[in-house]
Amino acid sequence: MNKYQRIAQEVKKRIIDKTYSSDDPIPDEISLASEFRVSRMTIKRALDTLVSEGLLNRKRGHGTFIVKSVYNGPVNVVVNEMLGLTNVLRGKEIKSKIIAFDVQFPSEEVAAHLFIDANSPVYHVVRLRIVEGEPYVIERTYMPTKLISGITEQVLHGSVYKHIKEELGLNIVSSHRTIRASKSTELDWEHLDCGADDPVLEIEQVGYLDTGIPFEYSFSRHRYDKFVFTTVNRIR
Amino acid sequence: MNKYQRIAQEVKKRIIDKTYSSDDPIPDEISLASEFRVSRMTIKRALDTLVSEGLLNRKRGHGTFIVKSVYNGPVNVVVNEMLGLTNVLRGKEIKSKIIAFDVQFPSEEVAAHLFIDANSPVYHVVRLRIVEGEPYVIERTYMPTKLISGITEQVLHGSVYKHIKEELGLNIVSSHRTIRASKSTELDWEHLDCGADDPVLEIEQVGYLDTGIPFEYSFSRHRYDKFVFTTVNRIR
DNA sequence: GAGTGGTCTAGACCACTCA
DNA sequence: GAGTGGTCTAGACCACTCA
Repeated sequence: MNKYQRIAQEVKKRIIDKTYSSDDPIPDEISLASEFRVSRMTIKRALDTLVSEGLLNRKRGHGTFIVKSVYNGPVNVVVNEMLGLTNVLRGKEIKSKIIAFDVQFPSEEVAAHLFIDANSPVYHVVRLRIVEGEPYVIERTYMPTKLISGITEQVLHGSVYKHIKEELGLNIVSSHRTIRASKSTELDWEHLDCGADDPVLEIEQVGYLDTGIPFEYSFSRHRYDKFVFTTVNRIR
Repeated sequence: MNKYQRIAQEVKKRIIDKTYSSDDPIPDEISLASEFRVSRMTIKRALDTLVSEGLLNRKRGHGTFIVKSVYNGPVNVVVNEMLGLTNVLRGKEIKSKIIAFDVQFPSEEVAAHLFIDANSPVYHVVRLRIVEGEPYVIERTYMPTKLISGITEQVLHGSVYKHIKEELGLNIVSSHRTIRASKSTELDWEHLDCGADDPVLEIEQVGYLDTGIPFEYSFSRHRYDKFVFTTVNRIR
């Protein structure tokens, strides 16, 4: 662990256990640099991470303050790591039901999002994800077979991301998402066990490897009463 | 504008007009530092902003690469600045219809989110926002009267955020949002001009000042066919 | 004027990748 | 071994806030 990570962790601890009062600013950067025996830039970097997590905010010429709402219940979890349901719901029992699994030529839309041509086959997977016995999400995923090889029913019953990372040795670095509300369809009624007038929360996603190449294009349709999405936005 | 902002802008321009090929890495940090006559740390900072916008990704020991999908249509706009509809839709004609405007004692829920007690009055505002003549969003907003003073019908017909910044001299720094799909209600049918089985995309938001104090608690209900929300997520 | 955070420098050493 | 980005230093000067 780097210095700035260790310092961020320590300062976070002091915020949570109220070593630092939320009425006064936390110690200034020069004092912290001297306490931790690092340069001021390193302190700055450590505090940057806490600011982006929504725990601190800074005011030039004034000081660095604890965001009041930190004490107002549990700290809001930023959903930056939300790639793969298996990771989000760690500790809960997740089962998958495979509704469709085949290989096909991509539609124009899929080809464009995966940055491949119309002749490159893709896996087409539709999975129902069941959390603690309750239907939760229907995921429709397209992945180029050339890039993501070795997908089997067994892999689909576990975590596809784990397969990509551990078996294929590829690094997933980012995803672009579009979130929308959508009317439910027959497929939703059947598998998500929802009413005809229940909406679903749909997330369209393109996932990228560290090479910059997209490896998946997916649509996840969530039960509207079981899923919300939260973000923290900082104004620049 | 700072050096790192100018450099980020220039590099972005070169990515978009294809001065830099997406097949090779862009010039290394030391070359860029020498070209722009700045230190390497400043180049790093400039590139950091483009990485977080999803245009570049870096690979230690290898180089800095253009994310392929940058050419795949218009650049994805990151919705970090999306505080206030007036800002998001700059250039479009936005009208507001005031559906409700009163002062009340907060419910338990509102008081908790605004971090005030049950005896502190709040403004309660329901506005329909009309974009280019089409109903778009219904916003229900609660703001403490003590903190956000001087709200009038005239202010509500314009931008509340502008009033907060320019008239009250307060700095808005962040917001916490929860996004969900929701069934439409009678109020939606009437004002958003939507069908009984149309869903809406609801965003629940707490907005914060730079003091860390929440200044608004709001629910925005968007027509599902007129609004999507996009994010770029980096895996840590 | 004293104290704060924001930007920037010119270097150092390191970890990783590729040939 | 050569080249890349990651971390870190010890300073400098500046903009802003408050008294």
